[in-house]
Amino acid sequence: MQKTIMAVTGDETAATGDMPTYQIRAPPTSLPQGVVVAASPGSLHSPQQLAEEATRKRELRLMKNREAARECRRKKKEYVTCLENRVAVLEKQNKTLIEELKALKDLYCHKAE
DNA sequence: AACTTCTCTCGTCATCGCCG
DNA sequence: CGGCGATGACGAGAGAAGTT
Repeated sequence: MQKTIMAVTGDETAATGDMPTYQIRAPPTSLPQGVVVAASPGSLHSPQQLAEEATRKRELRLMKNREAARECRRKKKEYVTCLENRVAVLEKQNKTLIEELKALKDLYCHKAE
């Protein structure tokens, strides 16, 4: 299993405040850079050529899945961040409502006396 | 300082569901 | 039904944090 040297990407996703499109399918993307387009399959004959083609297909699949996994993780992170923001907002709202209720109760009690 | 443990990130595989 | 993208699960590597 090969390990490539990878730069630390950091978290480039900022919370948007809105709920993200976590489940929405991304539009088809163009091929990532570095991908070599194969010769047409019809032009392949020898076992070696077939093996090379199989290897190329596997590498292409791995590359695409690598990208897909990155995108999937990015979206998931964004989704979680948005949920956390929402929790914060709702907690604040809840606190305000509790204060308001308390104030109204006090007012009502003093009137009753 | 050397080590262990924890945490994060990544790539890969297996699987699922959708689309043509 | 086959191909393909999305995603959960898993293991590996790197760096941070804790321990001796």
